[in-house]
Amino acid sequence: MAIQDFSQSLPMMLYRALDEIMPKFRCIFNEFALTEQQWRILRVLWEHDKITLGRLSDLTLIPSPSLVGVVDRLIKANLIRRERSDADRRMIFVVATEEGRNLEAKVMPRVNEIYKEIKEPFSMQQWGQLIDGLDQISHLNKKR
Amino acid sequence: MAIQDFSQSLPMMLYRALDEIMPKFRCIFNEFALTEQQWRILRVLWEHDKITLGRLSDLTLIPSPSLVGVVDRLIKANLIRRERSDADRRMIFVVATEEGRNLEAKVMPRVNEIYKEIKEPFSMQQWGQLIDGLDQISHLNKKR
DNA sequence: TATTAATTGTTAATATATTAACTAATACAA
DNA sequence: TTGTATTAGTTAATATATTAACAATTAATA
Repeated sequence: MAIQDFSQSLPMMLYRALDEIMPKFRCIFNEFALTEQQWRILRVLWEHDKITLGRLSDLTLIPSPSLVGVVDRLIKANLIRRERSDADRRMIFVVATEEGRNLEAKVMPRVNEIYKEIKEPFSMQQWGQLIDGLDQISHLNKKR
Repeated sequence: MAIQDFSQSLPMMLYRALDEIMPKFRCIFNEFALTEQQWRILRVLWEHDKITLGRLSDLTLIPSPSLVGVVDRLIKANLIRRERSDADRRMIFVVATEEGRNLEAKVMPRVNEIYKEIKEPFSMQQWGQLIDGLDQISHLNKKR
């Protein structure tokens, strides 16, 4: 018997954890008129000033078909822009506008605050074990 | 500094874990013409033969507005049915049809197989720590 | 070099998530 | 008992996910 109680299954535990923490963050995103996915893209662009759509999809975990629309709306909001590559005209780079870059200083402190609250009740060891476990799950097919 | 690397943040670790394991399950669901949400509902109905929409929403983590449509489609597929409560006519019960109940014996073995594969590389202690950590996350606001 | 294969994005169709507003039924208090 | 608040579901509008198919470009190969 692999799964006894549905509620205690790994997928539901993962979903429930997200259900617990994400609304706290979304609350902040909404204050800045950002959706969670829009925020993910900006968050990545604050670490990479130029990135292809494919890699952006990998890093944000937003599937490419969804990415098209999310990027469109971020462009309409004047927070990012597209730039077709000259080297390989299939590739499209995404870059944050100045307005997009400026958001970092406003949003990140608020987000870090919540993050700290979530992490606070955990011992350093507990947290490490949790992250390690999750990391192992997300590399199941890659290792060996 | 609460978050350094976006990719190593708890939310992204959770999403990545789900991104790794859920496609394996969805693959099975699709063989039975079920979506993941439809499966969640059936999965709960196999443990509760009669349940209100509200409780179903809590157990499946499907938000009530989404639940309406998912239930509609399961009814159309003849796998469940609605039953308005006589005691409190606001409440609606959901019940699996015979066809819906019969699916359990077909789907669960396949799902358990995958679940076992995922769990296999973990030591019992590792797995316990992971589940405990997730449980603690999903009870952040409830305790104390 | 002409073909074929692979890569990068996009579009389309359907299902679900998010947020707010809304209806119907019940509980509750003046 | 009337008016009000609460609860259970639903509807609506917009955004995103899933899957498949497709266009454009580049790479690979005969």
